[in-house]
Amino acid sequence: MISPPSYRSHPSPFESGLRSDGKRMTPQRKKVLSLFEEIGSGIHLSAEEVHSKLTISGEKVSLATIYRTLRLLVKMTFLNELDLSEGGNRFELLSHDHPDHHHLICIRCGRTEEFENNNVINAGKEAATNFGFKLLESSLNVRALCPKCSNK
Amino acid sequence: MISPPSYRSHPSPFESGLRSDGKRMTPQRKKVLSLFEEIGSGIHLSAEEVHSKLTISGEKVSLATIYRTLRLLVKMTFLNELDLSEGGNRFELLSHDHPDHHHLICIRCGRTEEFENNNVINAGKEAATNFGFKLLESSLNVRALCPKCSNK
DNA sequence: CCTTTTGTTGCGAGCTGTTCTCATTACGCT
DNA sequence: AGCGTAATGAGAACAGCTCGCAACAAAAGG
Repeated sequence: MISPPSYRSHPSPFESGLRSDGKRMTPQRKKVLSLFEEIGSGIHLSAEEVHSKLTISGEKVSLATIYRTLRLLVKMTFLNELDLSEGGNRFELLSHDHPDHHHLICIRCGRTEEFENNNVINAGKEAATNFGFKLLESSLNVRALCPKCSNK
Repeated sequence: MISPPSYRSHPSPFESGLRSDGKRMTPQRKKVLSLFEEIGSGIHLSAEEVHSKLTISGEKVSLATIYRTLRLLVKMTFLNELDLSEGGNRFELLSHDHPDHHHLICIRCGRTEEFENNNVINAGKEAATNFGFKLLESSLNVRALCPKCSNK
């Protein structure tokens, strides 16, 4: 009987997170997370966009599985879910360097920029405290017109 | 033939706003706006809730008309639209005393509290300026657990 | 190894919130 | 009062998302 290599192959944080919860790593899950990692943080994809990007690059993962995986990844804090509304929720890689960033959205073309601001975070904390709520997450959405769209 | 009273009845701001745009005042529109005025500002209703409240009080306005009217009232800045997600958008009377308030939402039971904070408004302005965007509106949504829901 | 257990997938049906279509109604101007 | 046109109601259509279930596949156990 062949023994395993003397070094343990390190499972990714994703995989070990799954394992510790009785869940399994699957090719589909790997593909979805990889996609987000490849495109980097700060880019927001809808479930539909994830689906078509995977389909285009030859991988086929059903839409239902994508929805399930996105929810899972959000729960595991690998992804962040944005409710920018207008055509479905969007997801982005949650970068732990910039945990609490906010969004500036052009309502006409959809261009989205991110920014951070401690005052906003504190405002959320303060409001939660005042009402006896336990804060989970706060997100500031600034609806605006980008330079291109505002002069036409 | 009976002539109208000698004084001109003053059209409401709503009515004159409509008129000036070639639009018409209708009983349905009046009912929807009245409902919001009766319940006061700071209460958020979904389209469905508006529909059932009207239905219960004997008025019948079709759901399609309610959606159309809500959109219209938002455009005319009588109502404010909130994207709190989870079961549809909600609408509230836009009080001009508290133009830029934000929301603290219990994600479990839906209880919603409002607060104001100038730092948030400024953060939005600042971000828009930095990216050359023209600010329209900013809304901070704080997702949290209310006291009741957080201890169970 | 082969079997059992159990988590996962894919597909299509179903659901919810919202918009659209279109025939009919009715507001408001003269 | 009559006319032009905006607005309504009813239901179909739609988008985004979830669900149920049979087939599948990865661990676990004999």
